[in-house]
Amino acid sequence: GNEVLRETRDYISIATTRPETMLGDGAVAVNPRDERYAPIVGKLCEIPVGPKEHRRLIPIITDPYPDPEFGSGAVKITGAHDFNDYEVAKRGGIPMYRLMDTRGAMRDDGAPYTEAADLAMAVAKGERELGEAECDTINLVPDDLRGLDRFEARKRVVEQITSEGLAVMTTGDDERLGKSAADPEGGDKRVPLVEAKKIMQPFGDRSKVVIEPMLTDQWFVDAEKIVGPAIDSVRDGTVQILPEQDKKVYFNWLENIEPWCISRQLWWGHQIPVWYGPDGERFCAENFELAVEAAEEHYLALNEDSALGEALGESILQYDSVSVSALDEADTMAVGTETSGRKFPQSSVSSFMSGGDDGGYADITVYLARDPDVLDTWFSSGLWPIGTLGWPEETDELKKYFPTSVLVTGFDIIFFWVARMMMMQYAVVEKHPFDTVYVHALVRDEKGKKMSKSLGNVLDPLDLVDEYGADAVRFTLASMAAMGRDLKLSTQRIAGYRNFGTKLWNAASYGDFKGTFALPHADAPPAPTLAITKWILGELAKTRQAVDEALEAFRFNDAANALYAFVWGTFCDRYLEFTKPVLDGDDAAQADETRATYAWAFDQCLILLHPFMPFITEELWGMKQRPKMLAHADWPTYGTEMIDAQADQEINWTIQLIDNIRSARQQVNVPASAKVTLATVAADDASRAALSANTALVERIARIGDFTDLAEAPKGALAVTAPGATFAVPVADLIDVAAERGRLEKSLGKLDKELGGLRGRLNNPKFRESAPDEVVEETEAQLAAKEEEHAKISAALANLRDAA
RNA sequence: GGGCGAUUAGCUCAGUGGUAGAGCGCUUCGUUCACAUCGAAGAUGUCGGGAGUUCAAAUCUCUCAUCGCCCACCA
Repeated sequence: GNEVLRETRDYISIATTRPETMLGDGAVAVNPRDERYAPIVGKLCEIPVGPKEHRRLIPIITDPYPDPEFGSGAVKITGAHDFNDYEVAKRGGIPMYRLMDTRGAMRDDGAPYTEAADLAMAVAKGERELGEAECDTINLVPDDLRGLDRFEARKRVVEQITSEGLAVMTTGDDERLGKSAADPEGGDKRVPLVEAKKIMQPFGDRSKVVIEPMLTDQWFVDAEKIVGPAIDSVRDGTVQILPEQDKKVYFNWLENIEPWCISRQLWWGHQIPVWYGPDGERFCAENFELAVEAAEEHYLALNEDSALGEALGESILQYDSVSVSALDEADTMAVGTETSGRKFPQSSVSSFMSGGDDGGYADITVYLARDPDVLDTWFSSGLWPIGTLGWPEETDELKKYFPTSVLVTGFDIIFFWVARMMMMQYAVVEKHPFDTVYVHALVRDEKGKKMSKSLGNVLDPLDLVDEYGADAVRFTLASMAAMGRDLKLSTQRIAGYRNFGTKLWNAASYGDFKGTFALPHADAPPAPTLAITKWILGELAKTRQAVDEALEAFRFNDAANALYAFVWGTFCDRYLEFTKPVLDGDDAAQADETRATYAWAFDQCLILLHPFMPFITEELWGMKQRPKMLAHADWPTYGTEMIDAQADQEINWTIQLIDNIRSARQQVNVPASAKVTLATVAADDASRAALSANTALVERIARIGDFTDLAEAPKGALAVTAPGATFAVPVADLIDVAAERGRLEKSLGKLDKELGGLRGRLNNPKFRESAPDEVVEETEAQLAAKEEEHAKISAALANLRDAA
C-alpha cells in the first residue's frame, strides 16, 4: 500500500545539480535490479521543500534509467525539465509539472501553492487522473518562490533544505567536496555534501545563458514516415554523395531519425500555416482563404448539431449563419492566453440578433488566429531546390533545372540541410533534388577549430584577397580541397600561389617579348615539325586529360596541382627555355613554328587555368586581339592524338642528359659560367640521334662549349650518363676529384639499395607467380635500367681511381 | 555515451596494394636579355606504436596511443 515514509523517518538520498527542480518532481526512480531499494519501491516519499504543512509525496518507482553504480542509485524525476527524466516519466506515467516560464524564472501563474499541492497529492496517491493540458496548468512553485529567477530559487531551496536538516551531510575533510572546499583538518566538522564535480552544461549559442529544458507545445514532422526514399535513393545510387565516407554520416542520421521539431518562437521566418478557432480547433491550410473554408465547414457542421454554442462556450443555441474572419496580429497578441507559448483567440465570437423578436437566432462571426510560430529555418531551406525555381508554379525553370546536378556543401550540414532536402523533395514533389552531393573540405583555424563567426576565429577571405589577390586565394582553396579532409589555411601556401600568378604573368611577358601577342589568335595548334613542338603539344594533351579526369571526379586539388606542375614545371622551366635557342636562331621557319606554338600553348594554359584563376587569366587573354572573352572560350578536347611517342622519348632523353650534366657540374663545383666540352664515350643510335637533333638545347641550357666523340673517357673527367649513353666532361683542371668520387659513390649507394629491393622481388618465385605480368615486366625493366646505370657509374669510379 | 575522421619531410598537406611526393622553409651556387614574388643544385622521412592478411602494406584488418569534428548529454 501507499505507506508514507515520513511516519517511519526513513530517508532516500538523491543528488541534483538543480535543486529547485525538486519542486516539480513526480517520482523517485531506482533501477529494478537495485536490491537496496527493493523494499521501498511503490511507497511514497516526501519532497523536502515547500511549506511544511503541505509537503508533497511522490512515489518511488523502478526504471532502467538509474545506474545503481552511480551516486546513490536513486534519481529524482522531473519530467518537465530534463530530457532523461522526461523519458522516464513518459514510461512510468509520472506527471510532468512545469515549474519555469520562458524567461527562466519560477512560475508565477495559476492557483496558490496549497491548491496545486493538494491536487498533486491526489494524483500521487492515485486518487485522481491528470490530462496533459491540465497538468501544465498546475503550478507547484511555493508562493514564496514564485517569480524568482531559477538561480535565486535554487539558493533558497538549498537553504531551506539545509536549515531543516534534510541535506546529506558529510565531514569537512571529505574529498568529494573538492580541493577548495575540503578542509583536511575538518574531520569533525559537519557540512552539507556539495560534490565538486565537472558537469557538462548546455549554453545558449547566442545568449550565453544556461539552457533549461522545459515542456512546450511544438509542431513536429514525423520524419520516420518520409525518410524512406531519401535513404533508398542514396543506397541505390540515384543520388551520389562524395566523398563516400560522408554517406555513413547521412545513413547514420537518417536511419535513426527522430521527430523533427519544426516550430520556432521567432518573429522572422515562414509563419506556420495553422489557424486556431476560439475552441482551439486547428485549421492547417495553404493560405488563409482555404483555412476559412475549412473553418466554415467545421463550424457549420457543428451548427447543425447545435453543438456550436457548446464548442464556443456561448449560450446561443442556433445560428442562421457562421462567417469566419481573421483576427489581426495585434488582436491575437491582445486576446491570446499563453499556454506553453501557444496563443488562442479568446473573445472571438461576436453575435448579433437577427430577425428581431424571437431571440433564438443570430448571425455569428468566428475569428481565427494564426499560429504565431515560424518554421525552422531548415524546413524552409529544405524546399530550396524547388523553391528557387518557382514551385509551386510549374515554371520552365523547374522543368529545366530540377533535379539539379550537383549540390556543393559542407559536411556539417549534411543532416541539417542535405538530408532535409532529400526528405522534403521526395515528400513534396516525389523526386530526388539533385544527382550528386559534393561535400567540400572545411577551412579550420590553426588549432583545427571550425571557423565560425560567433567564435571569432575567422580568417577573413577579403583580408587574404587584399594581401595575396583573389586568384591566389581561390587557387589555394582549390589545391587544398582534397575530399574527405579539412584544411588549415596556411598563408605561406597562398603566397606560393600568388607567386604562381606572377610566374604566369612573366611567361606572358616573355611571349610578348618574342612577338607572340602580335600573332593572330589561333584556335588550333600549328602543324608540328619540331620535336619540341610535338613534345609540348603532347604534354599539354596529357595535362588537359588529367585536369578533366580530376574535375570529372570532383578532385579539384588534383586538377589544380596538375596545372601548377605543368605551367611552372613543364611549360616555364622546360619549354620556355627550349624555345630560346630556336627563336634566337637563324632558321625562320623553325622560329615561326615555335612562336606560333608558344602562343597557342600559352593560350591553352590560360583556358585551363581560367576556372582556378579567373582574373589574371582573363587579363592576360585580353592583351591580345581575341574573338571572344576567355570566360567564353571553348574548353579543349584534344587528347592522345596529340602525343608523339618518338618526340616524347627524344625530348625526355635530352632533358635527362641536361639534368645530369647540370647536377654533375654543380656537385663538383664547376663554375656556372664555365662552358665545358661534352664528349660522347658510348651511345646507342637513339641517343646519338637525340643529341644531334638537340645540340642547340643542350649547348645553351647545360652550358656546353664543344661536342666531341672519344673512344674512352679521359682520366679525371666528369662522368655523365643518359639512358643508352655515357658521356665524359673533361674538366681536369676544374674538377674536384674528391667531390666527384663522393658524388659517384653516393649514386652507387643509392643504386645498390634500389637494386637490392628489385632483385629481392624478382628472385622471389612467389612474386613472379602472383604479381600481374605488367608489374613483373616493369620491375624487370627497372632492374635492367638500374643495372646499366650501376655499371656506368662503377666504370667512371674506376676511371677516377686510375687517374688519382 | 553514439557516430565520423586524423596521425606521412621542420611546417601545411597530397598519395585507397607495386616500395613515398608537392609547396613553403632549410643548405650551396647564380649579374645566361620572361621572372630575385626568380633560376640551378642539394639535404631531410623505421609513413604514430604493435600485431595480422598478402609475393608485396603509407594504403586492407585488428589493437593501443594521441588529436580533432558532429550529435546527445550524466542525476
